Amino acid sequence: MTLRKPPTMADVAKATGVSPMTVSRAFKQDASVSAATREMILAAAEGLGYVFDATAATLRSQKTNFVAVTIPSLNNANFADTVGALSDGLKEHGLQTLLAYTNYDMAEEERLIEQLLRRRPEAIVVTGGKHTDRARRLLKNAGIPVIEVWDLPADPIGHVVGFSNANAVRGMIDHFVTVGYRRIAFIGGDADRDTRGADRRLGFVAAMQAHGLDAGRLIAAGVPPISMREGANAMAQLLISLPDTQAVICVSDLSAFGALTECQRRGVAVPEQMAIAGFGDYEIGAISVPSLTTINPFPRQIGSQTAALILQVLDRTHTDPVAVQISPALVVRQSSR
Amino acid sequence: MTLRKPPTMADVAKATGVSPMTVSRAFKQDASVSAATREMILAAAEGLGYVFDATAATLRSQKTNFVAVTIPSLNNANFADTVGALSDGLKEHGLQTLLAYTNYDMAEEERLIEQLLRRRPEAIVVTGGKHTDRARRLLKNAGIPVIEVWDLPADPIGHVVGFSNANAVRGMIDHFVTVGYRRIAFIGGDADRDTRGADRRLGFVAAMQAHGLDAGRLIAAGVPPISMREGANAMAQLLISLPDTQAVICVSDLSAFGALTECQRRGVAVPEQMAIAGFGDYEIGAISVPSLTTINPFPRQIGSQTAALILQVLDRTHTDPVAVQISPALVVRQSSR
DNA sequence: ACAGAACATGTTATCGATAACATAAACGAG
DNA sequence: CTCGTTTATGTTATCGATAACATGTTCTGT
Repeated sequence: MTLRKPPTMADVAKATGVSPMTVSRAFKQDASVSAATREMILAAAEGLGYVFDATAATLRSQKTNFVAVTIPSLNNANFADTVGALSDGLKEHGLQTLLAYTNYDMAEEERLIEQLLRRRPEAIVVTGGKHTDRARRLLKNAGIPVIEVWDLPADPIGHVVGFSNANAVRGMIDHFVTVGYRRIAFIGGDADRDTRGADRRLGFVAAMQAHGLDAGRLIAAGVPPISMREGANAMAQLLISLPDTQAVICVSDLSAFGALTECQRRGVAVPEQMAIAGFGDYEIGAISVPSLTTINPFPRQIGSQTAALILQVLDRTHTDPVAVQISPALVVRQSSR
Repeated sequence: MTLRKPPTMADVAKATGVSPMTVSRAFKQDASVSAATREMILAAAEGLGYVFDATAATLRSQKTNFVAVTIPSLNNANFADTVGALSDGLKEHGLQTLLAYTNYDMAEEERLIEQLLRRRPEAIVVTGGKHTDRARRLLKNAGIPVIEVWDLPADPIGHVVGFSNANAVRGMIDHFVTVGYRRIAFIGGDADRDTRGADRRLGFVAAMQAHGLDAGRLIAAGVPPISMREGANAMAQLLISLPDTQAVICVSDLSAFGALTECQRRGVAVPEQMAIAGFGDYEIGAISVPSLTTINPFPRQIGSQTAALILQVLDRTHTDPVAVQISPALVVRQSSR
């Protein structure tokens, strides 16, 4: 292993007999260098083992060409889809995506946002509309486009690409009531850590009250985001404490699947004795037996719309805050009427 | 929205009547500044809306304090666990994790590795032991610790934290043969894109041959990584083309669950008529009815061991390449004897 | 009370690329 | 054939923080 310093553009310039500036141009897409010169320079660079230094380029040009994104959790198909579509959309225009996850923790989110802003992203995307005061302030003052996704915050920081989680659940309740269910329960987390989950619960309560039905069948299943196992435990609890329940709406497809398995273990027929619905339209809900009624919030659409919005805003000197509304779709499957 | 330039350390220095160097020290953990001065400086910085510029600091100090990580996919509980444990372990020592995903594509991996190296990480962690020639060269010449995880490559680039996917499957076959299964099939992807999946298939073939059994019951289910749906389709195909099969090993718990649902739809009893096993010990395998026999490769352990290794190597305790071997555990559940 | 260590702060030069400006050579229109 | 324009390349100064070194100030032990 050699200990000499890694080569710089100056070394490549010396090796090829041109100026460092020409080397710099050879590494750009559009810059005006003759094809022969560029080829020679790139070959020499590869030979020397030169690797472009993005840090120096960023400092001088004041362009980082990346967008920061925070999501609550890595292991979530919905957020993965959003990030996938987002980064695909940005990649086409030379923007990289820098991803960080908060573990559903607002204090951690604040820390991450500060760390990310220190690297001067061109824009920042945060999941959800609830943040610490300091995080809000940091985002407001960052002087870059801020996009909150997966929610419709009452007081947005900047742009928004999302939907009302409460309204989506309301639509499901409306359907359930229409087909005849009356005694409907909700399984969710026991804290507001997962703000979208909390919003879904609020939507449940509001919709039940609007229909004049008992909105008190709420099972708190653990610290959000609740797992399949916690969904199963919650269903066990529900079957004991409120055995006349006809239908249950779970905060996610994962907990809904857990709840379904508990019914299977106890010989409770789904949907005949107990209807079950989830949220998110994860693959498991489409393939489980029975398949799960759910809500599709179109996560990839959130990502691609966010990418499009970022590109638009960065192209203009100034744009008023935009709110792009996504319309989730109710997907009725075998686990309910 | 103001259009004036964002404040720099020099502005904070002017505002507080100290030198920029003192401001710089106030932002470091250990640097020698009096508590009163630091407090005053940080308060002034917050008031001015100053945000530390990591780019300039990195260029001057030649320390980036981050570790780059590539994984095949975001939406995978196993990799999420590894990255979670890894970044937790690094965070304690002031190292950030920069995550990128390859979509199981070696060309994309090469592109990403180059992009990541341009930012000069302190170390780089790549999932798997197979890379393009150029990617290998870039990693070898990077002059930083390189750690390949989730595999035991024959010709490692640097350090390794992983296990033999082939051997893990072999252990499962040995168990299946011991309990009496003879006609065993394998469901996996139809290409070597997912190199760990391909390795599992090789382990299946080798183990079956070692037992003198038919190693030809291979169902190619689609482009890796195969989904639950593709697992279900593969099971349908298997039940038609090789109906006397007694047991099937799937490349992952997700495809195994898909296969299980297909049996349920067709009234095939699991495990009585068909035993099923997966790989990865995902939550779904523990909670499904019946629960799934699988292999736990201890993803969090891979992450924490990798973090520990990186910290050791950066401390110069180690210099020679190290190979840390993880021992996956067979988990026998209801879907098999 | 005084030398020398420990602490707190300042000064200067620098990390590596590139924006902005300058210039030489090739080209094209009349 | 000349002048204006395009194309290819060079020169200089700079992005914002900090390493390395220097200096002043407060302890600490004897």
